[in-house]
Amino acid sequence: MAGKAKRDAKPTINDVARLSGVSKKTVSRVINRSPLLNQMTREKVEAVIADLGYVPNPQARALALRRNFLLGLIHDNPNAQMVLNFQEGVLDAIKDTEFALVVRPVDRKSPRLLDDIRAFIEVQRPYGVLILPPVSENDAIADLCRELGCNYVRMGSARLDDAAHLVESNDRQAVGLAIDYLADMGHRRIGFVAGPAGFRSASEREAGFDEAMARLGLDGSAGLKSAGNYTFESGHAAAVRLLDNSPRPTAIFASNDEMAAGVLHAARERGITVPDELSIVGFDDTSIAAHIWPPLSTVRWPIASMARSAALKLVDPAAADDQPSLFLSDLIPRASAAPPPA
Amino acid sequence: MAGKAKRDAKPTINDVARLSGVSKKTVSRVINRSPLLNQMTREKVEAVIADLGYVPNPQARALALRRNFLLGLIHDNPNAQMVLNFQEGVLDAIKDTEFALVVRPVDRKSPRLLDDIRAFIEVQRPYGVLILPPVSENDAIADLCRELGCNYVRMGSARLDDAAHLVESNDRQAVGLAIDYLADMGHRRIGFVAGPAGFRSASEREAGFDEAMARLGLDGSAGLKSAGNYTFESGHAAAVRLLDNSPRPTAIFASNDEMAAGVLHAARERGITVPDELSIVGFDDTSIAAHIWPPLSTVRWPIASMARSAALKLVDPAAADDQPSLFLSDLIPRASAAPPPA
DNA sequence: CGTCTATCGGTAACCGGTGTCAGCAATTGC
DNA sequence: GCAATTGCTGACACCGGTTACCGATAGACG
Repeated sequence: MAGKAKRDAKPTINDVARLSGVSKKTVSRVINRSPLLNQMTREKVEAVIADLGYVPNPQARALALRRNFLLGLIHDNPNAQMVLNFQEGVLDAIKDTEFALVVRPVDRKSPRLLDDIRAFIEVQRPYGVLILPPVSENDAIADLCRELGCNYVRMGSARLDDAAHLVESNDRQAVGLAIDYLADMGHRRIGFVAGPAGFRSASEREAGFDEAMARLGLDGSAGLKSAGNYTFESGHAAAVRLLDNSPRPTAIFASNDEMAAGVLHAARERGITVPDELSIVGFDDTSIAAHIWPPLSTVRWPIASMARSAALKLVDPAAADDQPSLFLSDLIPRASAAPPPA
Repeated sequence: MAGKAKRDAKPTINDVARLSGVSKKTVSRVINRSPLLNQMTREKVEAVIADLGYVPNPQARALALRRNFLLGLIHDNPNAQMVLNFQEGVLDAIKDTEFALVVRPVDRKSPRLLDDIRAFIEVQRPYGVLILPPVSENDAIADLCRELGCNYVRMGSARLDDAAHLVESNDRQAVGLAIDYLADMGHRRIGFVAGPAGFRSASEREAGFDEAMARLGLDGSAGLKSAGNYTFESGHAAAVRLLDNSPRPTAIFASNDEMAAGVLHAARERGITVPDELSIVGFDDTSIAAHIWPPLSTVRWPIASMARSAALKLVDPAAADDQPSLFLSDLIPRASAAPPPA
């Protein structure tokens, strides 16, 4: 408010120094919370900063410090809900810092994938990048990050990297929850709709199914499995194959919610009522799950928590050891599963 | 490959200048495609750049140019699919530029909303921000951007600002499409589920309904309207009220897909079959629409195209005049609507 | 009273680019 | 033939911070 040297341009560190009667060096010390600073000086400078509304120029800071405060988020849009949940978790972690989140969708199947990511890292020079599945499963990208000297954390459904560069969900355990849930209701013939080959999450979920069925002494043979690729249509097609078996399964576990919705459509087309004649369980707890009819029982993994942990590993590497790397999932029971018909 | 002064650090403009025997200013001219440059010099420098793998430091550039190449995306997560579609459109527009997209979710109802946005703009100093509905409807945010000297474009469902700062969808026209679609099938008693008060999109969609019903000479009175707030549950509750009317409507238009899904659930609970006894039309064409049963007829608005146009208005203001500000929507007919029962 | 420590300032260089302006050669005009 | 213009290039300061180094001051302490 005190009209003093009121240029229209944003105030710089020099203005603060001049008005508070100290050197810019001291102002810099205030900004960076240097410990050896007289309390009165600090308060005086802070008062001027507040009065001027001074905010340090991030570009100048980044240049001098030889590092910036950008976090990159590399993803292949596996699912909008998941990407946004992840963004939310990261933003929560960096809320009170000067970090910002830069999003960078890529095409996993593009031949230029590595070039695209290289260009992104070289041009923007983020302090670190977070990589979402399924692109995170590509080891070449991690190698690239190391080559470029860029910090990174991968998100995965299996042990992809060391703990400092990974947040991991235990999909085997999670599928086990779903199968136990169905078995506890009395189901013995449980079908499985797999995800696409080449996805770590898909193979982990299938392994979880195999392990659970073996543990429960149930038949998990090939006749009860059908391939999908995480799309609605593939879930529909897979369900058609499973339901044509005789006797058909009394329950179907689909490796994600979209395929589970496809299974539901297939059942409805055949006049099979859900859950009375067929139970369905999905995976991911996307927004579809609660909005289809009947509401879908599914597995929810703590994406936002994982994102928060991943971001903290980058932002505050010192505290990285305190950040968990392995996260467990929960079963969300809804109305799409019930005991099998007598 | 030519091992020359091979420090581990990234090459700078000085390295390029030294190795190509020109001044750094000339290298700068090459980078910025200055027209008055000898072709041979240009090629010589470009060869060195390619050999060294030199990429200009964005922070240094930003500092010298007194502007950076960050675009901020401010949103309140109205819907994950929509936000991601918007991101996709923006990214497409800035694909071959040095711009990057920084996401910044905010809480529309927080008392600190303006402070949060102010802090974001002051700390990150983005070149411009894109504001998604419903936060975009807050005029104070636009004022704030002007005060801070930050470029901005708002996305809205009505005329919120001048064309240079707005991409607009015509929700009235869009709702008209949906009502025409139902009326053409023979529906006369058409119910309407409104969005929450205070949302411009909600009032525009309601106005579209009123205009269409009046134009068609149908009864659009209050008894056929029910309030919702864009959530699944509110759509369910609104449908319950509408379906308790006698005679009940033969079709219901819901102001978004989530509420339409709620309407569908309500109908199913009451044993009303869709679309035989009740037609339902939604709005937005989110992923829910295609994945529920029956697949939902809905209105799709071109989010990605709008995003692309919005981004171009910021990135290339010179070409802004060529960028459309008003976008029209399409009706996506699916299986949730059919002629009314005889 | 001398020394030590804490706290600050001054000066300078630097981070890696860009703007300004002057200089030089080659070309053009008359 | 000489001045004026054009095309191309480099020297230098500068953007807004940071660090390094040294020096100055003041109060505390022995």
